[in-house]
Amino acid sequence: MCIFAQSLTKLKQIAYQKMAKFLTNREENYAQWYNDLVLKADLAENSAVRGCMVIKPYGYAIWEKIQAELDRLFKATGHVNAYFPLFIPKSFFSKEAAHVEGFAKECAVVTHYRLKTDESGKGIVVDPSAKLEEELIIRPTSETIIWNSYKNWIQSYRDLPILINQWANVVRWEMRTRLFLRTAEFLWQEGHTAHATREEAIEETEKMINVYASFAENSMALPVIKGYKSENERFAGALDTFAIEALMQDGKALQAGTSHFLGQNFAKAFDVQFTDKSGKLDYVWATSWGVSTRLMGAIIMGHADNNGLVLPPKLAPIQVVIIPIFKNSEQLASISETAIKIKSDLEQKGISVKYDNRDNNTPGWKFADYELKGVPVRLAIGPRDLQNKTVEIARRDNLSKETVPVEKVSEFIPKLLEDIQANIYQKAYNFRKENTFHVDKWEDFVSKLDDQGGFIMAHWDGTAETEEKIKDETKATIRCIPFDSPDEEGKCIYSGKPSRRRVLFARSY
RNA sequence: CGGGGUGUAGCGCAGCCCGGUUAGCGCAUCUGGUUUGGGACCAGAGGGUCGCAGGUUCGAAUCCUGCCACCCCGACCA
Repeated sequence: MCIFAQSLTKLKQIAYQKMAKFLTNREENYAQWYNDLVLKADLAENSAVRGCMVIKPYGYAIWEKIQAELDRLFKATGHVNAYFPLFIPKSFFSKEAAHVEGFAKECAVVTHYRLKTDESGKGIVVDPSAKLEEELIIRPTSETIIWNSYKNWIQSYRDLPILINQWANVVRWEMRTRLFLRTAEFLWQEGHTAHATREEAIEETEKMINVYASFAENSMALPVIKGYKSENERFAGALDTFAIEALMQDGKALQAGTSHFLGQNFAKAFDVQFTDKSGKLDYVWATSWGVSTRLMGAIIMGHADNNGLVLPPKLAPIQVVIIPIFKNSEQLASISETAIKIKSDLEQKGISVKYDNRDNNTPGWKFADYELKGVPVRLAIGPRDLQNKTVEIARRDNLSKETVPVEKVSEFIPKLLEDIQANIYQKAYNFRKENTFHVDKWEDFVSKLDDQGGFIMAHWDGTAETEEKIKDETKATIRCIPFDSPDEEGKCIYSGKPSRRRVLFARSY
């Protein structure tokens, strides 16, 4: 139950609107709003290197929370961490045909290993005599370098399964980049597992897409749709790709995580065979799965508003901020007494609290700033509160405020954080529900996409040609074929040919 | 790779079309004072190779040529 019954007065609304001038209005220019928000919430900025971002401490703190929780989930499902090289010999890439095809166009390549001062003595140039025998690719993903190692690790069924995850950076030389959503270098985790049987590998692939989905829903408070990728959208070198797809507030889809069943493709490419229980030689079965710093983009675009970020409490580096309101140092001292007590009470319950007693900004400035940064709960304590033994508690998700007795705070906050977590999930869920459409006519399909976007459930004849044509004409792609999409006779939205189930279409990031 | 844009103080920008004293504004910074319950105010101060290289001109941030970098919009992608 939400106890924040009071609604905003008109005056307060005007005050909020005034504050919004610090951000581009979301309705006016979504892309600009997103960009502004990333910069102004101090999450990241563009760097001197084209397409590469600097992740600033506050943004990185959110990533660390994401990492910590995912790492816990991976370990709970039997995985261990390891680390493989950043560089991949070029020849490794040519071993798996589809894989090269998929990544060749976006690889950064190391060709030399030394610099020297140029003839003028002022600048520095690549030393032509230091050319590498074989060029090194900066990993866009690590299947090849990892399977090359697995070859040495696997001889018998007793060596399986191998369940390894790696936290790393990868480079994909994208044409166009956007902070967090697509950068030339990004941080991610990539799981690479090896199994004795096809069934076990498929089970692993499913297990990990489920881990991602529950992370998205429980921690990020974002509902996702799990499904199969169509052949066109499949990972280069995979037999099957499972994905989770989330709907952003502008009606575009964001692929938030993928899990690939690689079959025996990489084992064959790197000649990784094992002796099974019956003494027969066979190739090893593989999976790989990953999520990236793109999840930061999903959190931003999934929840944020015109006042700034709205962080799910479970991933907020600061869950509660305490702001003192004071006129002089005596007042601050007595407020601090209460504030520090509350802070330590909350910290004992595992809640992260920041007491911002800096006197170089006014309370109003701090209110706006922590709102911009998406801190879920704000406590304000002023002389008035001190007198009444109360604090003012404001929640970021719906901007409502409540005055609560000091002695109730430490039992009130944990419930409030849960409430906020649940509320922003529900909000995102409702948004998705309102923006998911079953469409049967081509003209409706086109106009829906143009008018408001969203998820479109429509019939598809199952061919790559149709998918390609739909993409050409509308920029919409099949995001996934949902696992839970029921059997239903229908006709392809484009070709009119028979279809057995609906698939999920959307324009995407 | 195609289209558009930008480059001027630490940051954000104006000035450029139509060349002319000392290149301006906001934020930030420093000093002093008043403030602090929703991005405070007043007064003063400091801070500039105008992206780089040429050219035109008595004179260039401004006009011309070339180069570089970044951003935005498309084709490609987590």
